[in-house]
Amino acid sequence: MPPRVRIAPSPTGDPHVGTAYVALFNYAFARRHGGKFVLRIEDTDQERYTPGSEQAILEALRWLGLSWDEGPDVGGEHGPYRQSERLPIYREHLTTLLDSGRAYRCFCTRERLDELRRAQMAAKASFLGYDGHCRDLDPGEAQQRAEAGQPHVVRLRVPKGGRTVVADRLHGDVEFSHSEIDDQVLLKSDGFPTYHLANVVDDHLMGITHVIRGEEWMSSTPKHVLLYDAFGWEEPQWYHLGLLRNYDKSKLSKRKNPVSIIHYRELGFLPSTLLNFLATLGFSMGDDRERFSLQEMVDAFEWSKVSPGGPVFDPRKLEAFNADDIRALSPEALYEHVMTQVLRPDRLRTMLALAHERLIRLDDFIPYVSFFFGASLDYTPVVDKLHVKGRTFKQSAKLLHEYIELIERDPEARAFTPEALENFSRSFCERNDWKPRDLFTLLRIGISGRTAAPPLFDTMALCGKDRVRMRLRDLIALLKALPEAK
RNA sequence: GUAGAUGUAGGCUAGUUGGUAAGCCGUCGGCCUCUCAAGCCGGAGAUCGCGGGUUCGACUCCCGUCAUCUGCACCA
Repeated sequence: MPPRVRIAPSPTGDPHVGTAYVALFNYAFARRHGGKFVLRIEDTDQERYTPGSEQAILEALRWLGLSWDEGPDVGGEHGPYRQSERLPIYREHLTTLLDSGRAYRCFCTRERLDELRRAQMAAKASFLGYDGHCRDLDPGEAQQRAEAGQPHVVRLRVPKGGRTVVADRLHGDVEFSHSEIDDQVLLKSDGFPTYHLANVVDDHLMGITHVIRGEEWMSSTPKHVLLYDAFGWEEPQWYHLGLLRNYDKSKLSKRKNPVSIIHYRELGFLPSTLLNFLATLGFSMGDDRERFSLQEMVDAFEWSKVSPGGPVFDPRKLEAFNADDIRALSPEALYEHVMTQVLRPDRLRTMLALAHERLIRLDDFIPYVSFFFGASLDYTPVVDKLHVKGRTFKQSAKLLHEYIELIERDPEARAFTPEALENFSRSFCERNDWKPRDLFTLLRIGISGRTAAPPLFDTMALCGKDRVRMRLRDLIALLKALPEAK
């Protein structure tokens, strides 16, 4: 039976290189064995849902050339492929679990749960998790309370004793004692399923035979195994890939690295190169070859060629690969790539609009917008403009640091539109008792390398979130290194 | 804290019947060249996390230990 695998991203932000990484291995495995590659959108989190994100993820994966056989955009026999459109399916399956007693309703309030957690932390308990308060409620009574509209969740009833083994094909058998597994919430009080329920139900219904995902899921896999068992379903084969890391070995994060696929596209990495580079992180041909095409990877793909460790994502090697591949491009192909990836008409138009009033000659245009391109900037010409009256460089650095951290936590601002950025920035100044002018000057210099530039927030939006983050990080490092004026 | 995973040069990897480590990126130097890039040549860099054990011999097998990472949400 040909395998069926899937990639299941959540539309909660920009398309992540980690998603591409996992997608690549799924893709290679499926294609190698003539199987199917499914794309499913896991949008069960109402809070973190980000409009436009789904579209961006599909676009990014398509740009990379990782095509899927079934998905929300291409359809398929196992749809819908968006979890928010499958709610009745989860409810129906939950009923089965409730009826068989493998799940139970829990009426505990947030407050009780928070307090429980606090108590467990204070007591330095070895196990942090639900205490089973509602575990033995009479099912009939619980149902009545539920029908009466009392808010509740549904939890998985994890067996008291014993253990569950996860037969991971990359790591070998991994055992988990049931005493360490929490009675996981399966249905949230808002009526949406959690990842665990939706994921298992969908994987089964969609005929997924091999679950290839990031190592971050390893610890919750026993819950999933238990769920398959509760439903009486055959579990898929598990493969947990090592996580992509920052240079300090922590999980790859935007705090330390640009992680958006869009960023790599805009900076002009070739899609095939990015894929090739990602492949070398964990996969090897078995010989000295490390430059290979997607098709070559597919043809050679075997799990014995995949290493389980979490590789450091080293942008310098990516750049070396990319430079090599650009050199190998025909003049025609080079032109095409520059025009479609870098000088995109829509982006150019926005740039032109920002430059319009400031142009003296038409060809001022290019030097004027030059900072919209490229990665890091040279700040030496403006280094003496970095001092903010009454603030030390250190204070400025700290403020900028908080600024980029907080932007991400603001549901509006993280969409990176000019309006949202302005609102956020102004209120940020107010909260920190900084003059907008002072912060905005630092931002302008950091982002453009100049003291005079187009309107700041339009500039930021057009530069792109990752480029802005990257440059502000550079600026922060510079500020910290500057000797304080007496 | 606890569970699990991972551990070959600064980074990514190769090394699958046990015979003291190979390639790429980076780094350093040289050649070439109007300059830079590219290209070519060369160097440094690993007691294979550490400690035991098995063995004539271990990166490869066994035990222990340490470090790092990830999870421990009504987020995925």
